[in-house]
Amino acid sequence: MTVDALLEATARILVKDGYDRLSTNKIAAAAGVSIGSLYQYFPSKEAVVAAVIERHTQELSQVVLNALLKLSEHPIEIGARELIAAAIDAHRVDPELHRVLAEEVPRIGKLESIDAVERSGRALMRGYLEAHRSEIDIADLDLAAFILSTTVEALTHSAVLRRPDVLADEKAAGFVDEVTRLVVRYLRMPSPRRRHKAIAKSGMQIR
Amino acid sequence: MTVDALLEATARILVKDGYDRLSTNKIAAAAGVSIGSLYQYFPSKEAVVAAVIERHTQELSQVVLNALLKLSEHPIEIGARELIAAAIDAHRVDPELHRVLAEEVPRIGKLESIDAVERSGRALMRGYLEAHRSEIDIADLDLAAFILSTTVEALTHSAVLRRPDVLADEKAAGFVDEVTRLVVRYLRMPSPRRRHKAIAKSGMQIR
Amino acid sequence: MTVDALLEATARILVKDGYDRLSTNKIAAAAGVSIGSLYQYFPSKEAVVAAVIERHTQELSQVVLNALLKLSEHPIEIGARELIAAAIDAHRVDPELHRVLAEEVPRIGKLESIDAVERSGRALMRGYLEAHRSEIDIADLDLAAFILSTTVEALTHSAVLRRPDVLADEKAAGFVDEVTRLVVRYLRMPSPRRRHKAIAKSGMQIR
Amino acid sequence: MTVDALLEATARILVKDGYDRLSTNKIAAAAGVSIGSLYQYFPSKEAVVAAVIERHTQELSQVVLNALLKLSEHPIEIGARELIAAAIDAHRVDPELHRVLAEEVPRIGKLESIDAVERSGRALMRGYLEAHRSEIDIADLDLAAFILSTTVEALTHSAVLRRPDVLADEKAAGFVDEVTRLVVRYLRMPSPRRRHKAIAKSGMQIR
DNA sequence: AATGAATGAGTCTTCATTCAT
DNA sequence: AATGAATGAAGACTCATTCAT
Repeated sequence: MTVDALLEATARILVKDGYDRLSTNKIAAAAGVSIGSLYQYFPSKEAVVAAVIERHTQELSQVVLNALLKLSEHPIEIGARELIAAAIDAHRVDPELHRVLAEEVPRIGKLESIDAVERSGRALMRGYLEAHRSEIDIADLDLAAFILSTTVEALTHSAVLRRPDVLADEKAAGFVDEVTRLVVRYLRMPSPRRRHKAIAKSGMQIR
Repeated sequence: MTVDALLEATARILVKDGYDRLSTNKIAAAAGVSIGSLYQYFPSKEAVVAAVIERHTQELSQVVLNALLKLSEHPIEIGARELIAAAIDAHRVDPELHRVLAEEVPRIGKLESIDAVERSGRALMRGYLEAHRSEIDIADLDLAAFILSTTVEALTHSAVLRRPDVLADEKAAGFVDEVTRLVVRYLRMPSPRRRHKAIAKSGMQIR
Repeated sequence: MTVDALLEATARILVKDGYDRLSTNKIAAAAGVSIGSLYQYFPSKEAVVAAVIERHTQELSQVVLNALLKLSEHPIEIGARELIAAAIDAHRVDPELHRVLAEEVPRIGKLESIDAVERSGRALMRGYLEAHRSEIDIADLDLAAFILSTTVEALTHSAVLRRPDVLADEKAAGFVDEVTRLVVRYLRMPSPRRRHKAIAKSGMQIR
Repeated sequence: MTVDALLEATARILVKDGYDRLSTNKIAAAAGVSIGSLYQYFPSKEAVVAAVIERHTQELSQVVLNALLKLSEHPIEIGARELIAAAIDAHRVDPELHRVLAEEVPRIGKLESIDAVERSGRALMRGYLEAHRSEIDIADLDLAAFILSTTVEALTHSAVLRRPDVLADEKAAGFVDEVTRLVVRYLRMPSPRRRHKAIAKSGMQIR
C-alpha cells in the first residue's frame, strides 16, 4: 500500500512538474508518508522512478499484447490496422506520463525497461512477420521489424502527444487508415492478376 | 568568443554527464570563464541550454536543407532516397548531443526550438509533396507530411543512436533502400494499367 | 543469547567500520535480530557501546589480574617483567577493537569504564609498590603509580597497535627487556654495598 | 579570513560538543558564514577537521621545537627536564581540543597528521639521543626513541587532561622531577667514579 | 519477547544566482 | 567586461527511536 502510494505520487508529480522538479521529499509528502518510509522500500530516487517506468511499461505491454493475441491469424491488412489501433490505445493509458518518461527521464543503466519494451515489441513484430511470411515481400525480417516497430511507435506517440488533432473523433479513422496503408504497402507482396493463393504464396510476379 | 566557449562547454558536459549533472558552475569552469561572465551573456541556466539547442538545430537544418534544395526536381524515388540519406547525415553531426537534447532535456516553453525544427521540416515536406502531387496517391497532404517526417526522423534517429549496426558500411545501403521503399510505396500512385481495387489498396507496383 | 549476539555484532562493526559508521539498525541486522529487540535490552545506542566497552575491559582486567596475582611476591625485577608481558597480552585480546574503543569512541558520562579500568590499574599498582616499599626509592607512591601505569599502558598500547614490528618474535624479548629496564631503574633503590648487576644497571651510586 | 573563522568555529564546537555532534551546518553558523562558503574552501566535513588537526599540530610542534632547539647541547639531565616541560606546555596550548582530536576523531587516511607529528617527534628524539650517545647506556636508539617519546607524550597528555591535580602549582615541579628521573635513569650510563654537577642539578636525589 | 514498518529531525552537499570589486 | 566569493534554499539520504501487532 505504501509502495503503491509512492508510485502513484511519483507519477503524478512527474506529469505535473516534470522530472527536473521531482524530489524524494515531494514524493513522500504527496504520498502522505514520511521520507523515511520511501527509503524503506526504495534505495534511491532513481529506483522509485525505475519502478514507475516498470509499472507503466507493464501496463502498455498489456494493452498491446491483448491486441496482438487476437490478430495473429488475420491477414496483414487487418492485423496492421488492429495493431495500430492498439498502439494508439496504449499511448492513451497515461499520455503525459508516457511523454515525461520517454522525453525527460535520463536513461539509467543502459538497458532500462523502456528499451526492454522496445526490444520485446520488436521480437513480437518479428514473430508476426514470420507467421505471415507468405504474404510479405521482404527479405530481412529483422530490419523490417525494426523499421515497423519504430515507425508505428513514433507515429502513435507523436499523434497522441503532439498532434491530438489527428486523433479527434472525426479524423481518427483517417489517421489509422493512413498508417495502415504505410505499413501494408511496405509489406504487401505485389499480386497483379487476381487473388490467387498459389501465386501470392510463391512470391512470383507477373509483369 | 566567451559565448562560444560557454556553448561548447555546455554541449560537452551534456554529452559526458547528461542534463541532470549539468550546472552553471561546471559550464563556466569548463569554458575557462568565471561564473559571472556566464550571467553576463545568459539570464539563466535554461537560456544557455536553449542556445545550445538552437545552435544544434541550426546545424541540423543546414544539412537537411542543403540536400532538399537539390532534390526538389527529382521524382520521388530519387528524392526520397536523398532525403533519407540527408536525415542520416544530419543525425551524425553530433549524435550523442542530439540524443541528450532529444531524450533528457525538459521541453522548456512549449514550442521549443526542437519542435520548431519539426514544424519547419513538416512544412518543407508538405511543399515537396505538393510539387509532386501528380506522382502521389494521397489526399491529405498535411497528414502525409506529418506521417513521413515523423517516420523518417524516428527511423534515422533510432538507427544512428540505438542501432548503429544497421548503418555499418556494408549494411547502410540496405537500410536506406528499405526506408526508401517504405516511403515510396506509401506515396506512389498505383500504375494505371490495371485498375484493380485490391492492387491499388495493397500498394503493389509493377516495375 | 540475543544480548550476546548484539554485543558481538557491535564489536565487529566497530572494528570494520569505525564508531562513526555504527548504527543501531546495522547492529540489529548484523546480529540477526530485529531493531525492536535491541531496544528491548538497551535503552540507547550509547548503552550498547557502553556494554561492549564493559565486556572488553572485563576481559582485559582478567588477563592482567591473573598475572598480578602470581607476581606479588616476586622482587621488582621479576614483577615488572611479568606485568609488562601481561599488559602486552591484554592488548592482544582484540587489538583493533581496543584501538577503536580507545581512539574513536567519545567518552560518555565522564567516568566511563575505560577510565575505571585505569583507576583500578593504578590502585593495583599502588598496592604492589607499597608491598615492595623496601626495594623502592620513591617518596610519592601515588604519583609513581600514576606514572608507571600510564607509561606501561601507553607503551604496550602503542607497541601492539602502532608498532607491531617491535613485537615480532625475534624482537619482542628486547622490547620487554627495555620497558622492564625503564621501570626497574625508575623504582630501584640504589644499594651501596657491592657491585650488583642491578646496581650497575641502575646507574646509581654513592660516591 | 573566512577560512580562519571556520577553523576556529570547528575547534570550538569540537571542544564544546565533541566530534559526534559536529556538523557542517553548525560550523558555518558558528563561524557566521553561509554553508556554501564552507564548501567553497573545503571539499568535505572531513577536510575541515583535517585542517583543524593540521593547524593544531603545527602549533604543538612549534612549542616543542622551540624548546628542543635550545637544549641540544645540554646534558641529558637538563635536556630531559626541559623537554618534559616543553611537552607539558605544548599540551596546554588547547588541552580540550587536543583531547578531542586525540581521543574522538577517527583516524582519516592512515598517516594523518597526528601520526606525522609522532613520527617527527621520534626522529627528533633519535637525533638527540645520537648526539648524546656517550652519556647513554643504550644499544637500540630507535627503540629508545620510541619508548621515550611514547612515554613522555602519554605522561604529559594524561597529566594535563586526566590529572590536572599533579600539575597544580605546588606539585608541578614534583611531577617534572619524577618524569625526568624516569627518563634519565633509563638513559644514564652508570658512571661509578664521581658525582657530576649535572646530576645534582637535575633534581636527582640520593637518599 | 520479538518484530519491523513508520517516523522525521537532521546530515552533508549542490547549485543557481547575486554583487562588490 | 570580467571576476569569483558569498549566499542559502533545496535536495538526497541516514538513523535513533517508537509502537502497534
